[in-house]
Amino acid sequence: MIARVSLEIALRREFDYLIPPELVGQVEVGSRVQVPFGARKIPGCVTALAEESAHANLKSIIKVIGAQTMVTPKVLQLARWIGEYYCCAPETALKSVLPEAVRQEAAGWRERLYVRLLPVAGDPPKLPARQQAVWNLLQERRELAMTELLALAHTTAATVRKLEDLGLVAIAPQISERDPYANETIVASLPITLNPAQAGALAQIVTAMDARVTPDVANKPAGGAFLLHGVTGSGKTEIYLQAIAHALEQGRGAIVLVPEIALTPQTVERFKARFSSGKLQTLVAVLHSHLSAGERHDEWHKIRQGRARIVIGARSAIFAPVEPLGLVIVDEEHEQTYKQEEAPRYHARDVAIVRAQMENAVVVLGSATPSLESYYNCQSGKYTLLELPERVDDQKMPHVRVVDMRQAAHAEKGIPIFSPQLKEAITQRLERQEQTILFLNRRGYSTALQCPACGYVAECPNCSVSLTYHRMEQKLCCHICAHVAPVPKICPAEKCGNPAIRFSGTGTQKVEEAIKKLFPRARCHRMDADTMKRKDDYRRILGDFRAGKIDILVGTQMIAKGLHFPNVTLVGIIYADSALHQPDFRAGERTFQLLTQVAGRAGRGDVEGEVFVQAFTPFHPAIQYARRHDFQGFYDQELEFREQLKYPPAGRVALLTLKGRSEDKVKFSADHVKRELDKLIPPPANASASPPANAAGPAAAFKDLIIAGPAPAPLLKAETYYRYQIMLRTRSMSKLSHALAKLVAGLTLPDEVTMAVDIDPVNLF
DNA sequence: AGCACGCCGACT
DNA sequence: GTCGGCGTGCTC
Repeated sequence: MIARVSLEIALRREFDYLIPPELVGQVEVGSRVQVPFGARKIPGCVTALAEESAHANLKSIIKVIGAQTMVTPKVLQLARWIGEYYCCAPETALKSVLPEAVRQEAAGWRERLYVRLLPVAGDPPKLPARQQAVWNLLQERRELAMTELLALAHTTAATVRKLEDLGLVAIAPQISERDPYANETIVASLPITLNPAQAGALAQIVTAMDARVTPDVANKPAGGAFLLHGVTGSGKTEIYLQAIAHALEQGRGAIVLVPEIALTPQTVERFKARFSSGKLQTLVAVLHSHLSAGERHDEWHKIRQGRARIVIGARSAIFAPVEPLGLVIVDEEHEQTYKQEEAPRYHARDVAIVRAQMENAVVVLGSATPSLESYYNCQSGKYTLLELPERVDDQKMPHVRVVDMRQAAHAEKGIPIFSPQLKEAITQRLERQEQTILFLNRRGYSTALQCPACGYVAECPNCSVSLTYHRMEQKLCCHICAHVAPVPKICPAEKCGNPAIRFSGTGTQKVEEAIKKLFPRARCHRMDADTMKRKDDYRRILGDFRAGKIDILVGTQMIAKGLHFPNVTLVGIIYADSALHQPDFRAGERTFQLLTQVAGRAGRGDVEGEVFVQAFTPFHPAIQYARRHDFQGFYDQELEFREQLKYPPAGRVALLTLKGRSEDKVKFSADHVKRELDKLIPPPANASASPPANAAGPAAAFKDLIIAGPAPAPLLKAETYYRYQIMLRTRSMSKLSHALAKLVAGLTLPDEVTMAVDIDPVNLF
């Protein structure tokens, strides 16, 4: 028997090995193995079994890694698709399918001593009080970890050893699973009655699931993908829970993807609570980056062994070995965190669609502000749109007021942080003892340090950005590479030395300071990456806020999502258009989403919420449609713009980024790549009089390919590397992916220049 | 990815 | 005459 093995080095090809007699039966498709490769020993994954090989003199597999097949055939198929579509080596795709903690196997299982009650013949024995207490506890619980038993019985190991000597208990090491949520108390919950809109949406999802319960590979029904569009508080989670329950009833499992930041204990708790008891009882495994290697190992094996049929996790949880898979949920599907920013550069939402298609499962994408891509897919009939137009609690949408900051700036002869209107609104909330959230997507004190005399600006030596001044730490920091520099007392420019250096631009630290000056008695807290250094900071501050110990919460991105506090009646967005004028075709979409999400934080109690949006371009459509809570309106006008320029969803984008320490070499390489790409485009029509140079050329040509660049990346230099980009636009991405794979394979770049291919990029920097 | 083989310049 | 530069090719 021969095994075809994909090695963990990006060679883009597989190798055949003999299965030695002692490993026959252990080596299957999906097994991880160690094989000799030249003089080295390398881990790999078996992708196929065969009777014979085109190669003579095969070497033998050294050993099998791990007790179980790690990569299920379904996941293997998915990895292959990722390699092809995202234009990366299949080995790179395969590698990312298993968590590091599972691949390394270093974490392994944790063993602990367990005490188990042994059966006694006849009457219960008479025991000293201490021993009796231990015995009673064990009667109740049958089996307990030694450490827990000692804590409960307030005794020492000697007492338990006495019982062991008497033959009443057995003490033995046993595998003990690490539970990352052991400290949470789970209170079982029951399904909630749905309102008509929710019930209608669920019914459609359930119908689609029923149509897919038997795997009819030859005749897959269409329409297994849904976009659940519902405003904040419209009850999407309850639909997820009931749809998952239906999957369990069908004997299938579910994967729930959430953006990393949403993986708070409360979210996890809600899923665990529903499935912790009853006839659909199952374990809920959790996968995200804040788990220890050991926890991740245990959670993954719970899934692999089929004990956990529900997985909730970030991006990479889409590869969880749930089998059979009935349902995939992608909550907040518009979130950027679903895109992996290193190879393989996959988008978990799109992978979810493909995986579900492969395994006859149903996908539900949920969002209050769907991505243009997903909404477009509904209009074209690829997905089914499910609308939840109302909040379940009958709450009104908050009242959004847009404040023209140009007027405020004119009145104050400078750029103020607070308009008079927002100042007044905050004063009111403080008087009424209601809470306020102030949002600014920029941390630090000021965005730049500038000399008014000579124009000098403190810049990062490694990146093409100015350094941000952090007042607390008295440091200048680069937000790209984390470079730290001291704050100069005088202008460091030669022949200047001006002592009056000025700080310009506003960050969250300055907002917090301004609040403390304006409202000295208000209790104000700041929440951004700088104040969230410790693991429980997030929980603590939100706990204090919920408890009413904080009046005003100032923060970045991280306060925009998912949190709901009934006493928050005011949300202030300090500079709504700060992200609007960036060189990114999605700038408007992001701003619309952010404003809508932040605005959703206001007014969830019995008092109507109020939102102040401060902007220098108050009539920008992203701001105006967000003000009116008009997603459809925003979508229509934004789509028109995207169609004109053939940007997604009207076209597909691939971004090539060349990167290296020498700007000249990078630029030169980019020009070279561009010339290679030009060969993909058919020659102009008037050249068709001459016969085609070769048959392959015009046949492989793209009629609709648009090549833009090479151009310096918006951030020319980042972390000491210069970057140049080429943007490609086409209607058929799979065709372009293939062409790019070929190009990459035949391309030779100079030393110290690398090229990254990003299919469907989300980040253009 | 790593490592060997291989064919041309400056040195013990 | 050798030591070493890194270009090309191979690893089941």
